[in-house]
Amino acid sequence: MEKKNTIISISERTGFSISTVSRVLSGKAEAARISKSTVETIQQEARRCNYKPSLLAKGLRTNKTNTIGLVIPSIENVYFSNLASTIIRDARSHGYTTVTVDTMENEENERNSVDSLLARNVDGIIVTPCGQDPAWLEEINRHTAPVVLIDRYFNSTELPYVCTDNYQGGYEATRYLLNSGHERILCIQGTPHSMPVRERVRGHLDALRSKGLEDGARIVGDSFSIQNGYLETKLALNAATRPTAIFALSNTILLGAIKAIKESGLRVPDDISIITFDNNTFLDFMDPPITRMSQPVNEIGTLAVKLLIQSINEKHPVDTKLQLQPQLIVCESVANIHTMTEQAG
Amino acid sequence: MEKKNTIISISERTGFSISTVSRVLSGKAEAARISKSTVETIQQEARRCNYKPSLLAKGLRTNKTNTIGLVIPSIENVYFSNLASTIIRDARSHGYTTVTVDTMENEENERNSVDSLLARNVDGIIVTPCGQDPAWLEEINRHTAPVVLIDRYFNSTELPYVCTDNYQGGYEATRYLLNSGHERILCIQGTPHSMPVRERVRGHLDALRSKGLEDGARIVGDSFSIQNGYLETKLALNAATRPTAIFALSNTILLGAIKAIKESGLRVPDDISIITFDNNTFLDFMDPPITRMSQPVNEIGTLAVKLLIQSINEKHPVDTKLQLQPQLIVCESVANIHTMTEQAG
DNA sequence: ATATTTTACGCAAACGTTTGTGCAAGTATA
DNA sequence: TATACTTGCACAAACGTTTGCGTAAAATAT
Repeated sequence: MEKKNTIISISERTGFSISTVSRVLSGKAEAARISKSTVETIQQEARRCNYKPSLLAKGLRTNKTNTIGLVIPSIENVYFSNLASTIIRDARSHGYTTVTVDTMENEENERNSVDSLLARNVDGIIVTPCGQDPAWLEEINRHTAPVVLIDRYFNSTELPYVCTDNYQGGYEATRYLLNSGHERILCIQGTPHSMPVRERVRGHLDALRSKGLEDGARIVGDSFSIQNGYLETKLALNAATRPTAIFALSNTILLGAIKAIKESGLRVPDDISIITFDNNTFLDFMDPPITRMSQPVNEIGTLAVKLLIQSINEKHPVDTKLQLQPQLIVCESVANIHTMTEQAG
Repeated sequence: MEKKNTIISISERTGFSISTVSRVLSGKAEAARISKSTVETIQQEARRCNYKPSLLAKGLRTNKTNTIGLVIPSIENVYFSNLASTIIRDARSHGYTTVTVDTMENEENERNSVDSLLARNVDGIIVTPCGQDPAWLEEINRHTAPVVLIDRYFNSTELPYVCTDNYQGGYEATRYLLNSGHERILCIQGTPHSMPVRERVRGHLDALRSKGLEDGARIVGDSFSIQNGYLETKLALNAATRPTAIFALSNTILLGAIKAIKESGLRVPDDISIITFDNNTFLDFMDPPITRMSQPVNEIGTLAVKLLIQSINEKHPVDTKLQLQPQLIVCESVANIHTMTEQAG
């Protein structure tokens, strides 16, 4: 039988009215001209009984919950768990609690999750959409609660987002391979319709084009899975002319590719080079360490939180769209094959 | 200017009272003998205006939020993010939403986080405690909301928990090394006071003892970090008699150890064997793939959720304590060194 | 001494639900 | 035809806050 600790019970025990207690404990004593001694009495009692305001009641009354929703497709994917980690921490440092939901890449789950978050009166939502239709999210952003997209975004949308400059990433990674002398490059992609994949591929193609090699482009694959990386690599290695380099568009794809390469008895980078997207600690400990385009995961999370909170405070949607530059981390998985091709520049 | 959709507005639009609308929309129509036609009218209007009940109001009134709190030390640690992933999904499948907080291994954060969760009226809490004092959590478990511990637990506590049988894990991993002929084993531990570490070390020592080798025990290290694994391995490799095998008590420690081994030009497992705790996909893709004691992460998460929800439903604490068996996954990082020592056991 | 301002607080409505109780009208029973 | 159920719904309190407004008493001004 724990005793209730509410402003009501404090009001009864101190003899002051509920409103006075409320004003004191919510820091409005000054503005409401509550006397020093009253403030002291009430605060003392609050400390004594370890009063903690009900955030439900507060949220109901003020329509502000200091909570944000985080909607991501798969938390067990380390890329997203890293994102979640910085978002949760950053939000907390701004005084916000985070409710995380995992949609498992399912559009219906996504809608339900967002509905559920809104039913909880979250102040705003950060989402990596798995669908392709921005309309309903835009609707929410306009009328209900600010929405900020991360990682994935839509073609033409009014929704603010922050993500990696995937085009640039695709371009630079490919340029690096080209400059190392590779011309037969296999690019293994993830889910083809998603914006990051499309942009990376676009960058890849433009890089090839810059060397006049666009006709040799080989884009394969269809999902961000180890399986996909494995199968596509397996196929490619058994083909008549095998690629001299592989561009894996994610770490999962990379792992699958590595497996296939090992099975065929080839060595990285001597027999085949490989470069990947995303950054993970373990890439440094592979044999050899893997060269990669690193996404600025922490910055993405931090900026998304900043943007969302700004939007919450300004009480109207912002339309900032941020593309952060990825960074090439050079390790030892790409060989410089000094083929005597023209160094066109 | 979005219109409000509450049972009140629906009540006004349909002409029925608030209580009738409430009963219909919360599925109590039958019990309250609301007529078929009334039910139909109200449900139609609810669908039309896309009514979603306010979970704040509902929670305030019923003191039930269908929310659980998840308190973990570090979400960017893949072990915990995997755990979080299954917990979030499982809770969801039981109709619960999860609020995740990251304590960054800080006791004060932990207390604040739990307070914040309680202020939100979560129905229960799953926590990996980073402190060493169970008292305040027990207090909460008794009087406020059910608490279930995962991964870490306390010496003698009434709090229910579910975790790996770390003793068994330490014992079996060590037995495997011993049976492969290793006698000079370096055991690199994480934060020494935590229960998992203590249990793993205890198992390790008992295994050594079973072969009469307890005097040769070498337990070093002090944190679950790459750095720690690296430094301790570095030291050990430069010592007069270097170990023939390393038992890394986590994946981070493993990675550090691998780095040090590589730097010294040694090869795994020819020159030195290594075994680790925890399971991660990437361990299969290292060179060589790493032999390990795998914790049943998904089972831990699933059972923790089950236990918590059971406790919530029964409205009183349970005291189930579960230790799940880890599983040895044999890869290629441990050499069988056929030393001519006595095959005593 | 009266009028005015200031100080310090209380009243009550509102946020959106749930739920115990009450009560008319309709139907069955005697 | 009076009596007793049953049906179908409405009233209003309660959950724990916040906040606009009102107002006695004290302080200051006239």
